[in-house]
Amino acid sequence: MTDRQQKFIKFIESFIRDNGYSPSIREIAKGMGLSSTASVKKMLDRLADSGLLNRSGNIARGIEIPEKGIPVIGRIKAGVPVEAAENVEGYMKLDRLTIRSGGHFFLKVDGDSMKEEAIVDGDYVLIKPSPVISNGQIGAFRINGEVTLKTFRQNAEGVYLMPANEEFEPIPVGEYDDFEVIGHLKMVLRMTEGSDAFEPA
Amino acid sequence: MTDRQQKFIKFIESFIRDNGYSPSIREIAKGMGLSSTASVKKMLDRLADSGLLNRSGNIARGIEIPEKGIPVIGRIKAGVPVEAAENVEGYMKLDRLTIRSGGHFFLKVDGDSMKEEAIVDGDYVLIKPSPVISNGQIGAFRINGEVTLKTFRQNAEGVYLMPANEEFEPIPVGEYDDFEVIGHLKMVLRMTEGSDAFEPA
DNA sequence: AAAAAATAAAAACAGATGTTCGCTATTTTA
DNA sequence: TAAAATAGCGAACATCTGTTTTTATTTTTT
Repeated sequence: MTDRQQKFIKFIESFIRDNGYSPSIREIAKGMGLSSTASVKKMLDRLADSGLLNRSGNIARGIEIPEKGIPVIGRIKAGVPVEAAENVEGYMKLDRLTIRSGGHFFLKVDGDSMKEEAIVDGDYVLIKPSPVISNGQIGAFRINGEVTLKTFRQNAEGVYLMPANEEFEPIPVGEYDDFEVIGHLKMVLRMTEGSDAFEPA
Repeated sequence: MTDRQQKFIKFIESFIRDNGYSPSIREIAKGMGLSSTASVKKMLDRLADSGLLNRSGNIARGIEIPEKGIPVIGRIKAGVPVEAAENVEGYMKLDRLTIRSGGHFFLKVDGDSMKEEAIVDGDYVLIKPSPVISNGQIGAFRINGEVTLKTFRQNAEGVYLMPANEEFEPIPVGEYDDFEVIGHLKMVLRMTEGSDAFEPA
C-alpha cells in the first residue's frame, strides 16, 4: 500500500468514525484536496481491487473498510518488538458482539463464590439468555428470589447449583419453589483498575 | 415507543448489520411493505424527534441508530424477567476499544501461573504497551527471551516478577540481561466453550 | 529516453435519494 | 362524538451521488 492509499483509507476511516456513515466521493475529494471526482473514483477502484475496502457498487455512501480489530499476539521471538507483524496470530473484534447481541447481557459479579473457576468479585459475565442448560455448564440462575452464577449439576441425587469455592455450599434446587435458568455463561470480562475503556455508561 | 416504531428500528438495524450502510428511504419502504416514501419519511422524522435515531438531514443513507451496547444488569427483583428495563444499570460498548485501540493488543495466556489472580490458561489479556509499570501492577514482560504475564514487584531486595500460584517461583529480574516491560494489564477476557462471538479471525 | 502507469481536472450524464404536496383512511385522544 | 394525531398513497421535484469521457501533467518503469 502506497502512502497515498494509506491517506485515503485514513480519511475514510476517520470520516466514518466521526459521522457514522461513509463519505461521498465528492466529500473524499474535498477532504483530500482534490477538485475532481474522477481521481477519487480511480483510487477507490484500486483500493477495492486490493481488498483494502469494500464497495457495493453504485450505492451512495457504500464504502466499508474491513475492521481488523485488536491484534492477538502469540509466540514472540526474543528481541523482536511485540508489534511485529509476524507475531500477530489474528485479530479480535470486540464489536461483533455488540452488533449481533441477541439479547445477551452482562451481570456484574458480586462475591467470590466462583473463585475456583477464575471468576471473581467485580467481573462482568456475559450471559446468553436461555431456558435450558447442560449438566456441568456455568450459568445464571434465579433461585429463592436471588440471581446467582453457579455451575449446573444434575445427577441421581438431584439438581444442584454448585459454587466453585470451598467456603460455599451447593444449593439443592429441589428445596426451592422459585427456580429459573436465566442463561448460560459465554464470556468473562474483567477490567483492571484505571481501565476506562469499558466503563458501562 | 410504539410497536410500529420498534419495527422500523429493527428493520434499519438489521439492514445496517447486513450491509454495513443504512437503507435508503425506498429500501425501508420496501422492507416495511409500504409503497410511498412519504410515509417512511414521516416515521423517520418522528423517530428522530424522539431521539431513537440520528439523521444528518439530506444525506444519503445517513441514518444512524445510537448503539446502546450490551446491558449491564444489576439487582434483579424476584419474579421480574431479567430483561426488565428497571434492572439495567448501564450499557457496555465493547467496540469503543476497537476504535480507539492505541496499540493495544491481546496476549493469549499460556499456563496457570497467575491463577490466584483469576487469570487462567486460555484467557486473553489486553495489554496496553508501556515501557514503565508501577510496583504491584500486573503486566507483560519479556525476560530471557520469553514473554510472561506477572505482577511487578520492586523492593529493597530487588526487582521480581511474581507469579500468582504457589507452584511457581518469583523471577529475580536482576539475574537476567534480557528484560523489558512490554505493557500493563488492562483487561482480562475469557470465552467459554462454544462461544463463537469472539473467535480471533 | 521512451513507454507505461498513476494522478488530476472539468464537464456531462444517469440514476439514486431525500423532500414536498395534496389527498384519504384509520386510530387515538379529549 | 369531534378533533387531533397517525398512517398511507402517488406523483413531482431538487439534489445528491456515482460513473464516464476527454485531456493534460507527473511519476515510475523499462
